[in-house]
Amino acid sequence: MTHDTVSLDGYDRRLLAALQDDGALTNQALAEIVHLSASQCSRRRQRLEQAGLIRGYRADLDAAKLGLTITVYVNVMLDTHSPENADRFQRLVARLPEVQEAHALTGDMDYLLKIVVADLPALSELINGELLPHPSVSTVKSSIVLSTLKADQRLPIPE
Amino acid sequence: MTHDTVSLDGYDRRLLAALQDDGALTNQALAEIVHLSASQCSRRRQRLEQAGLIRGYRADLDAAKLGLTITVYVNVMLDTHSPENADRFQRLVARLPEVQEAHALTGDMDYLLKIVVADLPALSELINGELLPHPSVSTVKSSIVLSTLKADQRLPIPE
DNA sequence: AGTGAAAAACAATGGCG
DNA sequence: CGCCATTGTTTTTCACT
Repeated sequence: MTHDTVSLDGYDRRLLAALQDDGALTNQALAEIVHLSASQCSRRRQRLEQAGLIRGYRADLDAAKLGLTITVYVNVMLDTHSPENADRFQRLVARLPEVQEAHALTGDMDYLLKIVVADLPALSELINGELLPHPSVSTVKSSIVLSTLKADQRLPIPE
Repeated sequence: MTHDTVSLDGYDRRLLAALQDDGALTNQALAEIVHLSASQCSRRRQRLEQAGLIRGYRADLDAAKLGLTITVYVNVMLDTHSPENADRFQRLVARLPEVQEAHALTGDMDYLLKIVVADLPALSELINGELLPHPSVSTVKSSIVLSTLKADQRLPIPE
């Protein structure tokens, strides 16, 4: 097994960029975009999928139309930094569907959570009903998203 | 035009959840998951797409295999809070492919950026070469992601 | 509301230049 | 790597309930 980077040529990079924009592109549509034949797109795409470079395809849903109007970043400090505590906290965030992302960060705050909820009561219920009472958690500090300038989760394709 | 929420039944919600997990599911595979016929899945899927609830489909790429090893959250304070400054800052983040997300937040820090780069030199170049010299920017404070507990960008499907 | 079956579009191979 | 043909899937439409 290799967890190294894979070597990509210009076609691969344009394929990845195009599929990151629209994962439902047919191989024929891809062929026109990257200027390759459809059969070559099919082969290269399979290679990129099997190499794990393409992890999968996801539907991109509209949070607002689902009634999810509030996005919040929550900074969390743990009570103690023991491995058991970190483990309990990990299980907590894994259990909560409102938590989209959870990262451990450098700096003063231990963890940063990205949370999406329907409204402020739901946020209050999540913070005061789930996060704060949890034995692993010491303090939380939340910052509500007022507006979003950019939201494309697109990765920059190197080189 | 309506930017209201759309009414969804249980089938729709299970369809959305399944497609958020795997956007490449065929209507036949969907049919088995949600216990509906393939033709109904196709028809409902089209409705959800046209209603804008499904904004599109994206390939989910592996950042590490692309050589993108560093994820950073950068807090930015603007120089002044004038509309022109906010506008210049918006154009800056739109121009930088390393910036995956940019949000204006409540609290002391004005903006939070999520940034993905290949390595620390690339991060330094981005912060010291692009963000800090920009006339709209006053101060930046970056927190590097040490580990990620949860990364599924999945939205919780309400109800 | 839903189903099932036919027609049209597409994906995936293999062979050849 | 392009092109073409083949085969098997998948989507989509239509008749029907």
